[in-house]
Amino acid sequence: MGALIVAEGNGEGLPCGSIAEKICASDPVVYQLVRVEGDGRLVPATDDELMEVEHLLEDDKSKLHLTEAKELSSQCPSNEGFPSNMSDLEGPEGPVKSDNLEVDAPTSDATNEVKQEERLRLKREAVRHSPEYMVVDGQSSDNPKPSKIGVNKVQSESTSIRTATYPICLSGQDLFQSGCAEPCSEPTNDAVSGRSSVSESYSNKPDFSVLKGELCLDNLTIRELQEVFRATFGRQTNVKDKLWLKRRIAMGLTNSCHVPTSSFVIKENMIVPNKVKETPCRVQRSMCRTGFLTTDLVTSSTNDRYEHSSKRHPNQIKDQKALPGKRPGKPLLEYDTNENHQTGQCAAKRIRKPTKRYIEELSEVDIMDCNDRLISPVKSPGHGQPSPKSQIKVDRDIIAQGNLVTRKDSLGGSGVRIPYVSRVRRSRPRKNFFDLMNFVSMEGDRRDVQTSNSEEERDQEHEKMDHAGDNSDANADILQTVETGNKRKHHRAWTLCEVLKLVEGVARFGAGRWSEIRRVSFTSYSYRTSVDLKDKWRNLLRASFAQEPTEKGARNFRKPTSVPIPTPILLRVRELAEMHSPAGIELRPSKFSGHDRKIVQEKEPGFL
DNA sequence: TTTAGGG
DNA sequence: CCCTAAA
Repeated sequence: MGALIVAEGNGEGLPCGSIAEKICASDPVVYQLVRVEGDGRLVPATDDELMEVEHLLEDDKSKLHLTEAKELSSQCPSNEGFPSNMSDLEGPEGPVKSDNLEVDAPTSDATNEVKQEERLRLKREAVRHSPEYMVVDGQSSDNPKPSKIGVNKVQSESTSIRTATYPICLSGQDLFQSGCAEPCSEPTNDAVSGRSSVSESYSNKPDFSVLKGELCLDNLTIRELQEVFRATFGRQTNVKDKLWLKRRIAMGLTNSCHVPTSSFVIKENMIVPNKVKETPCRVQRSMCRTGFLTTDLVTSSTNDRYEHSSKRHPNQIKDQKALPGKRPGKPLLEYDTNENHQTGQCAAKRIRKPTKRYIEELSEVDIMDCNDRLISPVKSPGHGQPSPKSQIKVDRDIIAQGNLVTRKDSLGGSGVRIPYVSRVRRSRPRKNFFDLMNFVSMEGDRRDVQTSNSEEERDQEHEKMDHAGDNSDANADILQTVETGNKRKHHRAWTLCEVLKLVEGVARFGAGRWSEIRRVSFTSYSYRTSVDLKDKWRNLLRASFAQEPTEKGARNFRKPTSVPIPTPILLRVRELAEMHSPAGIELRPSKFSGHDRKIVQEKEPGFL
């Protein structure tokens, strides 16, 4: 039999949704079954052909879908979202669109209107030029007609013609609209057509007829190419790179890696330079189209379904008889017409963006881990931390903990899980930190975070106070009061920064000169009295000595509650302490590193 | 007031 | 941190 074309159309575009999920009854689509004659003409399918086609559907899930669709249709209130675009996308511009989808998806009304007009124009033209061809006319939703076989007159208004060429078709049912890309994944892309959905519904089996005869890939739309690809390789592809598809298909069909870059025709598994230009190709194309609806982007969601059922049947290819001949004159379908006009340019355009393929391929992945992405801003910029490893870890954490994005804190071995957000470093503290620190080893820790936060808080407080006017001391007092009022004595956690200053001060002025130190190093921390400094120093000493034996360890975490003090600091504290102690003088030489010694020596004179 | 030390 | 004694 000749290729069959199912044309379906409706006035207002198709609802979009994932298969059978977003079907709206209000938007019936009429499918017409036509046959492509050898010369390219379209002829209404005969009953026999119809039966044949229906036969194809027999084992199909599509039937299920049909039913579902019908059922669902009644409860699908929201087809408002997509339809208009979809209808606009399909039709003549369908293929083109599909290629440029990302861009075009949300077309403006104006654009849509233009397209509408264009479509109508083409339609009329088509009719005029090839009256005997079948023109499929979509029915507007308010006037749904069951599809019938036969030539429909083109209706002048509002109806859009959709020449969805698909071999399998049922008589006018709205069911075919079923498959649209999942909104989430690629709404716009698939919006390109209800057709695609149709094809998806029915394309459980690749249409191998596509492969028979001469195959001119050049003129195929991406969807067609994808279909051919499927027929060739038995698997679905989302790739939208025409070039890639063509080459792939050509290679597959010819079993050769040598695929000319110029246009060619594949004939009997051989690559033949494409001398025959437009016409034959078009014929081929129409032929191809008969094999499938121009498939829109196949979404991953639907892929699975096809995957298993789409095996290649080599025999079928042979069985098919070639469709020779050409199609004369004007195209029957506006789709074709449009193709004619646009294919060239469009091809260029489409080819121009090969990168899209990668985008697409990526998008597959993206779609898959769409959810993950939602909850893992982790990857994003922020702290350029995670190595691949840690990334994996993160993901695992995510999985393990649901949506909570956490990260096992690497520091202190506490294994505490910390929400990522909390680890976002605020720039200032870090800066200070580094300014004051010579060592980098202790960057980013839990403590650091704590420190940072508290410090920042403080700073903010200061700022507030300052802005509030008056003097900062008074404000500090106020702050204290407030804190006191909180029943929490004047307690201020020592920040790393403060500790550093303290140590530095001690080094400079010697232990005991607290007031000096305070005056010099803690001007900005009015709440720290010399007594505080002394106390803190005492604590530091204690900590440093206590920790000494254990040393080498990254940090002192004897007291998780208090701000842990980086070992290097403790070391230095100890050195200073020894220095100031009578015995310290002796110990010093052996213990000090050059770095420390230098510092020590600096102050030493002053103190001793 | 500042230090030093105990609580 | 607080308190206090001593300087």
